[in-house]
Amino acid sequence: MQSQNISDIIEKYLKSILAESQEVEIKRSEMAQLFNCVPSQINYVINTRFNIQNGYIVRSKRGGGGYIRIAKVNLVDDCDVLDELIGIVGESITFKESFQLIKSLFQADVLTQTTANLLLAVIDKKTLNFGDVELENMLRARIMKSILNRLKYDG
Amino acid sequence: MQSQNISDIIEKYLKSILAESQEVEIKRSEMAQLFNCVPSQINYVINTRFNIQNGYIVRSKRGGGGYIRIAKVNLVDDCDVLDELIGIVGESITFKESFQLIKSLFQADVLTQTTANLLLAVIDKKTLNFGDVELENMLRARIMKSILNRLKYDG
DNA sequence: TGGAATTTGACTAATATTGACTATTATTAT
DNA sequence: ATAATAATAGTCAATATTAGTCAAATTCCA
Repeated sequence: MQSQNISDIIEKYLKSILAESQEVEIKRSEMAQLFNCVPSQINYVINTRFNIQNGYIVRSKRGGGGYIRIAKVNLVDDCDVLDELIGIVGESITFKESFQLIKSLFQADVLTQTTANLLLAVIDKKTLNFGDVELENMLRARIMKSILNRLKYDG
Repeated sequence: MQSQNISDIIEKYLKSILAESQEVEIKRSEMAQLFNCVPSQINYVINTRFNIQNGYIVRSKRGGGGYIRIAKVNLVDDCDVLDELIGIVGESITFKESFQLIKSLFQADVLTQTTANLLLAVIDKKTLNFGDVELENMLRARIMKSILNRLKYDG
């Protein structure tokens, strides 16, 4: 058998529930008690095993009635193409390059005209200009990568 | 799914009524009694879930025969509301407020589901986080205003 | 044996609940 | 009319209830 560390056990437990349903909702502290670990270990498991690369999205709320919800998502077919584009964006990208990228996504029918135009407004030089071009391009890269990551799944 | 805090339950109750009609009128104290909470919790629910960002306006009156009225506003053809929203964004806006705003725009059919989701990814805390919350909120405000302005002159 | 993965806990952040105090409006008494 | 009183709703800050972050310590393994 494989290693029996607590993180793996928690992962299996959550995935066994997710095998039956699309989504699972937990309370972090209850979970920690159930598996006799500190609450932050639940975060560790979620961060290392239930990220978007693995096909999961996580939403949570603090305060009274707080929760953590993990949901399976359907990754689109061109997932690896998007990953490639994310690599190309890197840590910094100009408006011109981003413009080309968004235009390509529109031409590939990944984005509608309206959506593409809105995104262009978002990454426009005027929107992101702070008198520091490097900061601007860095910020634009993060925005572009968020967009590409979001395009990996629908719903 | 089963977030069991009172605020969520009150919110759902009010929205179930608003699903049928354009407006709902309540008495704060009756409401509090119905849900077995203190009266000020009604204000909490209204302030956090029925503000203008969420697409609602609230009017109230104190004294005998007092009331609280919650009404849905029409974002599509109410230009004043759009301008008010731009004003609310101002120079700084949190993710939560922006989230509510984008959700409202979606519910008003100003944005498609896909576009709304992409914009939410853009203004996400992780996307705009540079270790400085004020900078983050400032960036988000500029992005939100770009979006709203684009929508204003767009069809 | 050295780096990666895991475990732990102190500190932080977000959200909800509560109640004392305040403000406004309506009604009643003088 | 005016003043007193009753009947509402609003504000704000303290407290409670969650989840998140980060890095040090520990364990695992190639």
